[in-house]
Amino acid sequence: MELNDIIIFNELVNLESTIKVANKLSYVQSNISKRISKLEKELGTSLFERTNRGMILSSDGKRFLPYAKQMIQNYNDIKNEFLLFDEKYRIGATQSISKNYLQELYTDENYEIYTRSTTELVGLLHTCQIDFIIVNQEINDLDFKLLFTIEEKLIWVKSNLNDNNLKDCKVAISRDKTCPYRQRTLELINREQEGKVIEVDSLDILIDLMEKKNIISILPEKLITVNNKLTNYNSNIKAYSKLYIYSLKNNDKIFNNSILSI
Amino acid sequence: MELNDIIIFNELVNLESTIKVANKLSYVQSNISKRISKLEKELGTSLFERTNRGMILSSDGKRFLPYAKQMIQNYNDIKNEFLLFDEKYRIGATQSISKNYLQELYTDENYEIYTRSTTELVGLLHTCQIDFIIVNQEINDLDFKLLFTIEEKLIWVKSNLNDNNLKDCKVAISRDKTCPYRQRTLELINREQEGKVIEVDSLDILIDLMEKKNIISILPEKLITVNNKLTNYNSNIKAYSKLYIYSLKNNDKIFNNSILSI
DNA sequence: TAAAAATACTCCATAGGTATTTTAT
DNA sequence: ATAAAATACCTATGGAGTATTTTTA
Repeated sequence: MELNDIIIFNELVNLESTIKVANKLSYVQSNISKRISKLEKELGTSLFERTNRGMILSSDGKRFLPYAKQMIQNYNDIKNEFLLFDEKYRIGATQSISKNYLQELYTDENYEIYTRSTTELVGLLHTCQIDFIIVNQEINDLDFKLLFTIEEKLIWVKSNLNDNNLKDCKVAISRDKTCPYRQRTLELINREQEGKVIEVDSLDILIDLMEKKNIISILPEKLITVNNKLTNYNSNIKAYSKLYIYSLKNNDKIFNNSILSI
Repeated sequence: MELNDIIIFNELVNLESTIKVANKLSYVQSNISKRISKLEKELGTSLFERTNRGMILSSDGKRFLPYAKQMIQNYNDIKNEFLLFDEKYRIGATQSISKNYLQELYTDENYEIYTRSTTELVGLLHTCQIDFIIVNQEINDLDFKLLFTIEEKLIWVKSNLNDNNLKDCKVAISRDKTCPYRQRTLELINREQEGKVIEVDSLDILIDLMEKKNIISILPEKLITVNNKLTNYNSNIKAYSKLYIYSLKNNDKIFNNSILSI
């Protein structure tokens, strides 16, 4: 009997899908299938019932589960006692969140950062290809669990490389209509500015634009601390946005919010 | 981290010798050495101190031990819950004891029976090549632990294939001067019989002799129940011998005396 | 120096991969 | 018909072996 197979068993109990377990633990589907078969053979009984919707724990599986939990608990205790951090945290986030809060984690070997659109992030979390997503909007998905939220203050941002007179500047927003910064911006700008709105496809393009053209934008205040080419423009505004941190419902990893550069 | 390595670790804690662990768990010495090195590498620390007398648990090893014990306990619980009997009991005994008490175990795949001289049995137990020995004499060895003793009644035995008049028969004894049946026999027979003593080298030879010649012998009563060619000869005598069941001191297997055909 | 552990090497079982088939609703 | 698990087949890592060297009291 192998500890690894017990870990696979435990994941399969939660995820009820070999492909999800495979994604989560970085194996292929057929391998999970084989490992579970091996474990069942060793125990001389069937641990799951197979359906075309996945694998669900059998009665014998339920008998085995507490032992598996105990084994894994003990293994985690060992990892804790001897300070072993083998498992990577795979965090997905949108462009602006990656830039603002996850920069430090790129060089930390315990983390993998996936920067994608919200739709793509939801897909990745669903198939267990990542462990957590941090997005700008609430997501109603029965498989997801909202861990916590963070409020971020929004400000008018300009490039400090831009010496132009910004009086009659234009306002850049994301082309993505679900982008909360875009929404806040549109709420805040007055009628006469509306004709001056420019839609862009990525944060990097937006920042580039602000350097070179007569352009400003409403973005999280945090951005000007991580990017020293940017600065607060004009007076403060009362605008906020919210970050939502989700995991799968049955996720057992702990998301310690101290890892975020808030 | 592998469960098997933790089992090896646990054995090494007790036996403090890679060669003994190898014998006990049916590996070779170099393999034990490598598995422990792997475990130490995984934990990022040294678990044993190496000497020319063996390997002794280090302070970090002592930190790891309770987790290992817990893991093994849990594994044993699983084996119990799912009725898995993977580990063989290796029992060593002298010729007469094998014949009298261990016959049933030869065909039980959970047991391996080693029939050897007492001296050889002591050697095998010392090097962990067997788990238990059952002998006819007390053994004073600091590494051994006396589990329990069994008293056996001795009787005069003859072959029931032998129709001869046994009045002036000869008496057969083992040539081994430490054999307790020999000793009891010599104590019991009277002077005039002393000249009629025949020494033999094995129990089988003795039984053969009793069939074909005018010969009797003092042996455990149990023998006539397992060998239907033998029978009680003459009146009862008040003679007893004792069986001694030993394991290594740090042995953790349980010897259930119900396995013996007492 | 002697007894034990560690190392160098070889072999092969099997974990893990790709591609495909089978199964269950 | 479709989504998922199982299987066939392949590759390669590393577990387990033999023989030898190194280490330690």
